[in-house]
Amino acid sequence: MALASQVGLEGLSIGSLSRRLDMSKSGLFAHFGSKEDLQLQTLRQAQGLFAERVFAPALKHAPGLPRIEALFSNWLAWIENSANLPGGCLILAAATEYDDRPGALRDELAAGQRELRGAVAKAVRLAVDAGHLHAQADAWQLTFEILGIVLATHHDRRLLGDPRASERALAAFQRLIAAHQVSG
Amino acid sequence: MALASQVGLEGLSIGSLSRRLDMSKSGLFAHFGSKEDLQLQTLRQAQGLFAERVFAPALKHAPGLPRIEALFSNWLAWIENSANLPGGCLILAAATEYDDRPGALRDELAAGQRELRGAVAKAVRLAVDAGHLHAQADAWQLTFEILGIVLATHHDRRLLGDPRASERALAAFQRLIAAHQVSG
DNA sequence: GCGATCTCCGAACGTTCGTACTATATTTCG
DNA sequence: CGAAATATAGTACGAACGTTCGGAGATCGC
Repeated sequence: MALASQVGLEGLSIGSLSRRLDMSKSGLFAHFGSKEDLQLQTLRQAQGLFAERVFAPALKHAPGLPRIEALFSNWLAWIENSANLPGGCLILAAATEYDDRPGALRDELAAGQRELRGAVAKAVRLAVDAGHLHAQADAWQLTFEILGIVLATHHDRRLLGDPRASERALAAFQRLIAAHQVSG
Repeated sequence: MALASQVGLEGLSIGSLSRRLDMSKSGLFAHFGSKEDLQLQTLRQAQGLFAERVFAPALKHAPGLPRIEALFSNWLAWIENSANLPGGCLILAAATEYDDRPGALRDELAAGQRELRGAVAKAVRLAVDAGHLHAQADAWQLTFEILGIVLATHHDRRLLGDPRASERALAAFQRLIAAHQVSG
């Protein structure tokens, strides 16, 4: 995952990975029947880690605004966390890398993204049910805009190294929530 | 540009490009002294095309809201335009590809993005000066959020094939503008 | 008209790629 | 304990990679 986050899932080669692990190429290769399987398992690992670090902790918060805020906060932390993955979010990188290359990787990625969006939208609906957000709040629209904030943060943080990215992300998120908040 | 948009700037190989152009590898190579130069010129070409298609037409509109709206509309059209570049926006793809790989490509990319952001922020400031937006409107914050909408659209459109992406983008943009609009 | 410049080519280079075989240690299990 | 499964290594392959070189044909400027 660390290597793939730097060079991309496509750039992840068995030779360089084996060198990094002090293994022979064939020894490493034996664990995966093919390069595609290595890529697939790497991607699944990243998606699993995302669920564990971002989603699972948010579920411990009360449904409604608290949970959404925790989710967003964890997500931002995940984006900023370059200690864990030196090359930034592997999933985001793979998304632009494979958005037009049909195959198992794209399918896995799209499925994960659809699941993620569904989960965020569900959290938004729960906030509506809890009376925290207006009944007219469009869960998919809010999900779309939250994703946009995350993507912009990733962009500004990693490519431009803008330290204010998180601050802007938080401001955007709060404005977004306030616009749909009951008695806001 | 077409090939690079599909396989990425790093995946753009001289061999495959020469085959696509019905040229010899060495014949094509002679035009660029190195692969990096080919990548650099491809990126510059894309950035130039972006300026020509997205920015230049917007400048024909009156400063203020009309110009910002034109800018956003052109940008969305650029994102959706898969006829021109079959693999989606080359610049966005390169941004995630090179956000952690130092070198001439990253520098060129970052410079272009900084220039882009500056131009968007300037358009926002002109809207404030024209009295279309509140004086407290933070140009950089608005630029950040507009970029987020564009990125989310690209994501949803290309990876998930969501046909409602543009519609959501427009709604997000209008809500963003309305929130900062005078007498809105 | 003729040298200089430009465009393109074919062949070859060393390297890396993904993958296939075979063989040897190590671990697991009945 | 012995057999079966697992983990790793070694070697080899054909292909593609970026790059270099020498040369053929066209084009242009004096």
